[in-house]
Parts: sequence; C-alpha cells; structure tokens
Amino acid sequence: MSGRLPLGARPELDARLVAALERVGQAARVALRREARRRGLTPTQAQLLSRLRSEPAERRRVDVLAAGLDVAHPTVSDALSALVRKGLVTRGREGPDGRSPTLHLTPAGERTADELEAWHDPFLRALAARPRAEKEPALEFLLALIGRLQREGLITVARTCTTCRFFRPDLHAGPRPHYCALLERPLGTGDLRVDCPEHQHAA
Amino acid sequence: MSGRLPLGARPELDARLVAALERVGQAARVALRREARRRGLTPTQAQLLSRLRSEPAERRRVDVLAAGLDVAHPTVSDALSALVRKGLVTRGREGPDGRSPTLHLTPAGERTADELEAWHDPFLRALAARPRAEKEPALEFLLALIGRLQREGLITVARTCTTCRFFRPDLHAGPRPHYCALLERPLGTGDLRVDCPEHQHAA
DNA sequence: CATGATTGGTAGGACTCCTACCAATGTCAT
DNA sequence: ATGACATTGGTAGGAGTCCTACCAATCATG
Repeated sequence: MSGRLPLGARPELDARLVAALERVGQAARVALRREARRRGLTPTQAQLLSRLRSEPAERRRVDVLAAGLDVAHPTVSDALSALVRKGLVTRGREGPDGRSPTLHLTPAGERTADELEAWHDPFLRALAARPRAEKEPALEFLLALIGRLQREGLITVARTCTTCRFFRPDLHAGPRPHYCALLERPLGTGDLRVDCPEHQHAA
Repeated sequence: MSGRLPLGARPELDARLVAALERVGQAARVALRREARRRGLTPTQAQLLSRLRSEPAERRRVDVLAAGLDVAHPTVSDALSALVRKGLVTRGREGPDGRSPTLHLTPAGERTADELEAWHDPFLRALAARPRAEKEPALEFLLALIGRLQREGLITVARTCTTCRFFRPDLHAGPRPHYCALLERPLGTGDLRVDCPEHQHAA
C-alpha cells in the first residue's frame, strides 16, 4: 500500500497545474454566466457585447469576432441576431465593405456591456487579498503560458505584449524593465497587456 | 495625450490577471471541445465521462455531478441520455437508493474517457518548458485563489488540500513542508491536490 | 467585366441549459 | 405502520450554442 499515490512522480506538478487552471477557468465561465443571465443574456452574447464595445470598427466583423471567441461564424451570426432582437446591437448596411454589416451598440447595449464587467468582481475580491509579490510572477507565468498555448494552436488570437513586435523585454533595471516601442513607454509587469488593441505580432 | 493609458493605476495588475486567467480558461475549453468533438462528443459529455471514471459510486449521481459541473440537474440528465444512446454509459436500477440509477461506464466508455485525457497534452507541452521554480509558486497561487473563489461562491465543490480538514500546512522545513493527516504523509507543493477524492472540508 | 475569393446570412440538427412539473422513493415522527 | 415531507431524477418545452452545408451578395483581379 505504499505505492498507491505516486508522490514521487514528477509530472504530477504539471498535471495539477492543468487541473487548477481548468478549475479557475470553470469559475470564470460560471461568473460570466451568472452575470449574463442576470440580464437575460447568455455567455456568448455577453462576450460579444464586451468585444463590440472594446474593439475598433474594423474588427467588429463577424469572422473576426468568431475567431476571437474560437467558434464558427454562424454562431456569432446567431448571437448577433439575438442581441439585435433584444435591442442591444444594430446591424447596419453603410460600411466601406458592403458584405460586412456595421455593428454598433445601442445606448442600452453600452450600458449592459458596462454592467457585465461586474463578472470580474468576485475575482478581483479574491485577488485583492494576495500580495503583489505573488501576483506579478503569476501574471508573467500566465503570459508565458498564453504565448506557448498560442503556438500550440489553442489560442487563435493572443494580443499579449510578450508576443508583440513593439515589445522590448528587460530593457533596463528597476520596477519597469520592459518597453513598448509603439507607445514609447517603459512597462512594469503590471502593465503587460493581455489583449492590447495595438498589438502586432512579431515577425 | 499623456494620460491615455493609466500606467500608474494599480488595480490594473489584478484586472490583467483576471484577463489572463480568462484567456487560459478559454484555451482549456477549446482544448476540451476539440478532443471531445474528435470522438463525437460535446464538452459536457466529455466532462461527465471523465467524472464517471474517477468518482466513487456514491458520487456518481445526477445531482452531485450537476453540482460539480455547476449546471442544473436536467442538463446532466440530458447529457447522460446522450451518453447512454452512444453506448458509453449504462443507467441501471439496482442501487441502494431506488431513486438514483447506478451509473457505469461501458468498456467503450472507459476507453473513450481515457482517450479524452489527451486534452491536457497541449497544456502539458506548454508547461514542460517552464522551470519548476516558477510552477510551484504558480500552483500555490492558483490553489489559494481557488479557495477564495470558493468562499465567493463561484466554485461549488473544491476539494483542494488547502481547504481540507486533514491538511497541515508548513509543518516542517524541507522540500515537503506540508502534511496530510489522512494519508499520514508529507506533501510537497507538487503533491497538493486540486480534486482529492478523500477531501473533507475543514470545519 | 468575368472569375474567383471573401463575407456573412439561413437551414437544420444535436446538444446545452434553464424553469416547471411530476413520479417514485426515502425518512421521520407520530 | 403510515402519513407528511424531502430527496432524487426523469420529462417537457423553450431559447440559445455550435456545427456543416449551402447560398447570395460584394469585393478584388487580371
């Protein structure tokens, strides 16, 4: 009975890390679902709404949105129809490209999108208690992981600083060692973005 | 234009951590969906299958499974019907409690459940490259976060060592500072379980 | 301007996920 | 024992996800 739990087997650590990440991801999904449902929306619709708010016009297109959510385009088309029916989004026909409708949030849509941000709150409360010395390495770890997962093909669009052509890591010492060559600004770990609108993938 | 990005605003770090966690969670969902789909299953069915394999009989019940997946019980009931139809699960009527059917994996179900574990692979590949000195604190961070999220009500069932009544943290120095009073064993960070079958919540 | 590629809508099917509702079973007190 | 109550989980029905096909517009090109 002394070999039942392979305490010495070393890939265990990685397996547990995966389990923990999955668990936290599940919690995020639950949080989003609750917050969405409270306003009569589904998670997909909520995600869509938040993207429509934060993305510039040229990325507010069905195929781009679908790639961002990792779903096929009809899924986005369906969800958009639901959002239009609920009066949160308008689908216009005046864009530069006649094939893509221009997608806009209505005022009600803006408001709802703002409110939906509340799904972060339980996470922020949970994180507030942890010391910064723990969170900065954690963020760096996750960003590195995201980069790798992108190379594994699991994440289609990752606009993280660490994969951006404008990013210069560890340029100098101090609390803000990194540098963004686009904004021409030094960056600390806490400034590293996960989904930067200006991101351009490194060659 | 010098105030556009609030580089000095400090809650940014937490917000970015949430974004990064969400991203990784999304990747996990995508990985599971792909692996499931490859075998003609949906993510929910896949999750169910893997639980049916790893849980003892007394937890293989519709309501318990539903709580674990954070969904309502008809969702589990539906998914089970699909799995039965696909010949991966049997729903019997011989249990100790006449209300709950006894759920069993068929041989094909066992096989499929094993194969589904492959969804971890891209994550394991991504993690293999990172040094242990980075992963151990990351796991501890995530476990602490899971504990807090449970208190926030986002995670219904978390059977992590850190919330278990048998767990004695930091009992002694060395590479295995913790101790499990049930198994009567010292535990290192890599041994901390995320979903221990023996878990009993601390009073 | 014809040809082919891009874009996104619709159709239809399996499934998720919910709220209700219901039937069967278990539990407990009298 | 025997109601009363609670637990368990099935079914119904509805909105929505998510897919593969297919199709109609609209661009881009030579």
